[in-house]
Amino acid sequence: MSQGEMVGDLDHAVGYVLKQAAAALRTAMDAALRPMDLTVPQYACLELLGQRPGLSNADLARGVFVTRQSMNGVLRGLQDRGLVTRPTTAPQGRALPTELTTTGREQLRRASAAVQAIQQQMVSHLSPAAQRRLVDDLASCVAALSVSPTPTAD
Amino acid sequence: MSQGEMVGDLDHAVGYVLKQAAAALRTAMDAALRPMDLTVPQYACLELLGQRPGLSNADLARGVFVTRQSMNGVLRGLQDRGLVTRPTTAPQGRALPTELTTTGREQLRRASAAVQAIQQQMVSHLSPAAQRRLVDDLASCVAALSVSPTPTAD
DNA sequence: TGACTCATGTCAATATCCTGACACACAATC
DNA sequence: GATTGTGTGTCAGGATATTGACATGAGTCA
Repeated sequence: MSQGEMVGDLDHAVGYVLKQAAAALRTAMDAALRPMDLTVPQYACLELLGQRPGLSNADLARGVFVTRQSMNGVLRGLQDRGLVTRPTTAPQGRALPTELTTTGREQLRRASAAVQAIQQQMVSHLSPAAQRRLVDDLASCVAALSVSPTPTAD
Repeated sequence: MSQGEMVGDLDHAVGYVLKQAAAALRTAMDAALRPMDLTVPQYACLELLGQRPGLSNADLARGVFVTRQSMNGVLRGLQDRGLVTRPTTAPQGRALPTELTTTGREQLRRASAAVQAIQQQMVSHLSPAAQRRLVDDLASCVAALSVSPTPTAD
């Protein structure tokens, strides 16, 4: 065992390769983020906040693909370390708009650079056109899956 | 809030779209597999076993992108339901070659069909050539990330 | 032969995440 | 003005995955 080179038909399945790529990216990001004491969800949260300040917990959760509860925990950790700030009282409704602190912005700067390097490495074998095409096709896949959330195939 | 349509620059980041696609696929697979009481790791294990019978726990774990411990739990559940069989004594070394039972094969057949439907739906907006290209590019990404497991970007 | 290294399976403890549920705030409706 | 509905934040419970650790078997090399 343990040759692990020939998985046969599986290597040609879109889903498997997609998961494989996502897992590889996750591992690489985790390794790159670890030196700065950041998990992937934490980084994703920071990045989202950097691009769209004032997002609520629920919005953040949707953007990072986790539940509100998990994002709440992530946000607590970030808030505990002074990377983000949340008002104690909701200015509008119940949503607490989260924002980056100066320290958070600095951390995000470094983390974003590291992640960008990972992403560049990931697509380094692809031409710029192919990179853009890949993003496009991936987006198409997302859209195709979003149209019917519950196919309930028999 | 809650428009969630315009995430700005993030939509063009390969990593983000990749994660998005993987999350969407995971959700769809989960929904499709739930009626037959199968989780995604369980299905992945079955699929792997169907294509390469006799795989060990560690090999399975690598193929499904989880730890050996997690795969052990998955395997226990599958074995408990009579979907797979593992010898109590290792014929060679310590590895216990796992194999599908008849019931397991039948379950795999149905689950595989459902997952295939999901995959088809996912790439339904892409031409066959584009689909093949996507798999190719994704594989390229995996390879590019595998060359240096620990970039340790500053 | 004996020591060393590597891979495997398994156990325990920890951490993480999700499902279910509740209370609160705003908008829409009657 | 009261009611329903949607969205939000938070709490508890259970399921899941991971890290750390250990004992066993196989291969390597002095």
